[in-house]
Amino acid sequence: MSKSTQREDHLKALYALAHGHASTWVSTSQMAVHLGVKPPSVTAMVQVLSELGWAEHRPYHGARLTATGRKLALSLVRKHRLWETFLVQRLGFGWEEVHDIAEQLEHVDSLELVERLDAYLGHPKSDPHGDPIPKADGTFHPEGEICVLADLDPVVRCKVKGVRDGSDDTLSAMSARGISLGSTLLPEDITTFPVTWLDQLLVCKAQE
Amino acid sequence: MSKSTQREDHLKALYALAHGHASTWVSTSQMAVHLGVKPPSVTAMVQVLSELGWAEHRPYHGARLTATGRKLALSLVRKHRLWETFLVQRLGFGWEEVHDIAEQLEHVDSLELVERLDAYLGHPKSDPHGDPIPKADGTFHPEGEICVLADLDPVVRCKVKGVRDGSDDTLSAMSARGISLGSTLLPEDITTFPVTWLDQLLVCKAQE
DNA sequence: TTGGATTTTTAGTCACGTCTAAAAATGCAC
DNA sequence: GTGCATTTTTAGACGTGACTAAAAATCCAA
Ligand SMILES: [Mn+2]
Ligand SMILES: [Mn+2]
Ligand SMILES: [Mn+2]
Ligand SMILES: [Mn+2]
Repeated sequence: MSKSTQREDHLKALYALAHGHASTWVSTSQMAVHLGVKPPSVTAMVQVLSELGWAEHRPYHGARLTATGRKLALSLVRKHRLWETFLVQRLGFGWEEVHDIAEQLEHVDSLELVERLDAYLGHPKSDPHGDPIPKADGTFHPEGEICVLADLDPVVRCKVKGVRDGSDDTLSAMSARGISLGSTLLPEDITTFPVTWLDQLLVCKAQE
Repeated sequence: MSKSTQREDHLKALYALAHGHASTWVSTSQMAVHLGVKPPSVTAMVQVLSELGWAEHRPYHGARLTATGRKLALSLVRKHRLWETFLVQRLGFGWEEVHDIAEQLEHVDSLELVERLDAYLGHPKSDPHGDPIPKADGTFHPEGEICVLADLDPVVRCKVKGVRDGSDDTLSAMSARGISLGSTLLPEDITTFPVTWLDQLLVCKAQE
C-alpha cells in the first residue's frame, strides 16, 4: 500500500547499499549520501518504511529491509533494469544515458505493463550494465545475485563467492572444511556449519 | 520551470476542457470534476499556474492557457498519445486499457525519450483512440485539430468544421458570404470577416 | 431590481517530505 | 573508565497540494 516515488527510492537505496544482502544494516547517513538528501530526512522516511512494515529501524544503528520490503525493492530493481534494457535495446540510447530516465520510469505503477515489457524484450536476464534482472517472483536467474549464506531460503546447493569480515582463524577453519572461493556447498553440509559463518559466507545459487 | 505531476495534469485539464481552443475560458469547477478534486484545490492550482505564466485566471470567471501554457499542454498531450500508441502497437494492450498507464508515463521528463519513442513508432499521426498526436513543435499535422478561427496563427487556408453560438442572423450572414460546413476559407477573405465571427467559426487547416 | 440559490474564492487545517539547529547516543583515544 | 568528536535522532519550520467551512461574487427568477 501507500507507495510513492520517495518511499520507493528509499527502499531501493536500502537494498542497493546492503548489496542485496537482506541481513546487512545500512546507516541512515549512507542512505542520505546515496539519495542526495540530509540524514534527518532519511531518518523520517525510514520510520515511515518501518510503520509500513517494509524496513526495520534500530535507532542509532541503522535500517534493513523486511521480507516484504525486499520483495518491493526487487520489483523496483526489476522495473528499473527492464526499462534500461528497453531504452538501449529498442530506442537506441547509449547505456550511459539511461539511468536517470529509468529512475523515473521505475515508479510507473502497472504490473501488466512490467510483464508485457519483459515479454516484449524477450525476458532479458541482465540489463545494459550487466546487472541481473530479478524475475517477477523476486528471485534471480540461477548464477544470479550474490547473497549471504544466511539469506539463502530455502537452503540449496550454492557456490562460494567471497567471505565477509573473515579473521585468519575463520578462514583457516573454513579451509579445513574444504571451503574456498568457488567451492560448492551442499545443504547437508551447511546445516553443520558454525552459525557465525552463515553471515560471513557470500554465495550464489549453483546450477542443479 | 518547476514542473510536477499535479501542475501538469491541471494544465492538461485546462487544454482538454477548452477542446484545444486557447481562447475558451474554463471554470474551476469543471476542472475539479475532470480531475477528481474539489474546486478550492483547483483555484489554488490555477493561481500557481498563473504565477508560472502558464495560465490566466479571471476570478469568478475561469481560467485559460497562455501561449506558453498551451505549448506545455501540447507537449503533454503528445507524450500521452505517443505512449498510448506504444502500449497498444508494441506491447499489445487493448486500446481501452492504456489511458491510466499513459497518464503516468506522460510525466516522465526527457525530451530525448519522447523524440526517440516517436521515431521508434514511425512518427504516428494519431493515437489508438484516433486522436491526433501533436508534433514536437506543438502544431498538428494538416487536417488535424479543430480550432476557433481566431486561434489560427498564422492565418492560413482552412476548412469550416462548425459554428459556435451562432444566432440565426449570424448563420444567414455567413451563408450570404458563401460560408457553410466544409467550405474553404482563404486568408484574404478572413481578414474581411466581422471580428465576432473569428470566435465563432470552428475550423481546421486545409491541405495546401 | 432585489433576494435567494449557485458558483467560486478565501481562510484555516492537514499529510507528506524536505530542511536546519539542537539534543542525544555512540564510540574511540587517552 | 572519562571525555570528546562523530553520528544519529528529535524538534521545529517550510513548501506543496489536498480538504472543509465560511465568505464573497455571480446569476436568475419574481
Ligand atoms: Mn527512482
Ligand atoms: Mn543498470
Ligand atoms: Mn497524468
Ligand atoms: Mn488517447
